[in-house]
Order: sequence, then C-alpha cells, then structure tokens
Amino acid sequence: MTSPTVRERLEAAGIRPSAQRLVIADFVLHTDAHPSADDVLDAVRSQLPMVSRATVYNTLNLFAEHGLLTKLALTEGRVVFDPKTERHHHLIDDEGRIHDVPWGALRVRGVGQLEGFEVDEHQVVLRGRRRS
Amino acid sequence: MTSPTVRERLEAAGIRPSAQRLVIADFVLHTDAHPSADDVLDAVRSQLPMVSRATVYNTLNLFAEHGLLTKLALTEGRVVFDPKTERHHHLIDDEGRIHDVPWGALRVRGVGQLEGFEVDEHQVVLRGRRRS
DNA sequence: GCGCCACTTTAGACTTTGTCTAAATCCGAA
DNA sequence: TTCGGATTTAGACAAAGTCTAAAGTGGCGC
Repeated sequence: MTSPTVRERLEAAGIRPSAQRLVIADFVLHTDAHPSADDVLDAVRSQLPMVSRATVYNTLNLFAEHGLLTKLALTEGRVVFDPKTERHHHLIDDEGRIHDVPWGALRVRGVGQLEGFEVDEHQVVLRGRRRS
Repeated sequence: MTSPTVRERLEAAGIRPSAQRLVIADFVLHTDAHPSADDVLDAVRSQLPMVSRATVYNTLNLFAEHGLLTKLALTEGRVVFDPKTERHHHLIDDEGRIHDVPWGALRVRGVGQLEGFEVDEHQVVLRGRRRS
C-alpha cells in the first residue's frame, strides 16, 4: 500500500486531472510552506510557462472545495493554502512566516460549553518567534 | 472618576486630536461591531463628508500602532478593527460576522511548553453559528 | 496678533489580490 | 473523426489598501 499519486488523489476527489491541475497539485500538495496563490503561480510557471493566473486561482479554489487544501486567512492581505488537512494550530512568527503546530501540542477546554454558539471547528492562532 | 473622553484618550496616547481623528475615534472606539476601514469611512462621512479614504486608513493604522485598536485578519479579504484591546477570542459565524468570546470562557494549555517557539500572544479562532 | 514650520488632510494615481468574461482549446465518447 | 462539455487563456474589471504631491491647519516663538 504505497501512498496515492497526485493523479489518483485528484481522481478520488472527482477532479479531472488536466496537465495544469497536475502541475499545480504536484507543487501545492507537497509543500510544507503556506503559499499564496501568487506563490503557486510563480512555482507553476517554471514548469508550465503559459499557465494563466485565472487557472491557478480557479484550481486552488477547486482543490479547497474538494477538501484537498485548506484556505487560510491568518495575516493581513495574504490568503494562503495549506495542504495539511488534518486539524492543527498555526503560529505566525515575527517575519510573517506561518508554522504548523500539532493538534496535540495544545489543549483547549470550554469550546463545547460556549454560551449562545454551536461551534463547528476551532484552532489556536499564536504569534511569536523561533526560539534560538 | 468618570471614564476618559475620546479626546483625552487620544492625548494620552500621544496623538494630536484633529477634527477628523476625533470623529473617527468617536465611531470606532465605541462600536461593538468589528468594522472594516471602509465601514469606518462610510460611518465617518455621515458626520464629516469631505474626509478622505487615506485619512481613515492612516488614522486607523495610527490608532492600532498606539494600542487604541487591534487590527484583525480573520476572514478572507476583510481586515477589521477591534476597539476591545484586552485579550479575548473570536468566533466567526456562518454569515461571516465576528463575535467576541471572553478570555475566561476558554482555557488553552501547553502554550508555554511549545517546542522551538517563544509565544508572545495567542487566541482561539472558532467557526460556528448562533445557537437557536 | 503674525508668521513660520511641522503636522495633517486631500484627491487621485498606483499597486496588489482576486474575479469575471468571451473566445480558444482540449479531450473523451460515440 | 466529429461533437460537445469541460478547461484554459488573456485581458478587463473590481476591491482593498498605499503612496504622492499639493494644500490646509494650528501651535509656538516673537
């Protein structure tokens, strides 16, 4: 049981694996960074120079709708995509870089008892810096 | 000991209380909503029609730098300002509205023990809906 | 009170991020 | 091979925010 290829993951999600989508998926599903759409555009154009902005934006949104990616708005003016879809927290460092924080590293209590609200999901957003 | 006026709060923060700044502060420091810069612009123009976009943006950023406001990027494409500067959490409901969640309503553990990072601040961001 | 000078405001140009549209292209099924 | 729906493209458009140059304002020393 080897891990599924990018093509298989698209097909499993019901997405037709066009050449553009495969190149985009190859990059964005394998990164540990949290790239913006324009970061993805730059990366993808080095492989496939004629790809258009609209295709990258459409494709990233399509992937997000199908659960292959999460769209995150954590910092001002910068929407990024995260291929790690299991739940986790995020830390934004002093240079604006986003780091994943494992779900188990923090414990949040009281979410179920919140007055007046039904909560679907939650995460902790931390600000800080790398420890030297 | 009455609570300080808006003018006094600006002066205490070292901000010269111009007419525009007083009108902006009057609105944004007294709202329970989480207005965007353009929401503030609309509100302020009903009092002072000639105020420019640049002034509102500059003033909100100035207030944020001086700690009178917090600038929040919680949802895609929408930066908002929050006059409640003591720490608290946020819940985004299914219509995109932002609600304050009191600090004491949730407890987060493990922040101090986070490997590799020095954390300055944190908050929980929740998604959900009003309970009927 | 007067004038200077730094601070503030203004309008509009510009930039960045993202969406929309219409035409061209691709590709699987018959 | 041909057709038709899905996909991609370039560029126009839109929204959010910043920058610039010029004009306005107001506190302070005289």
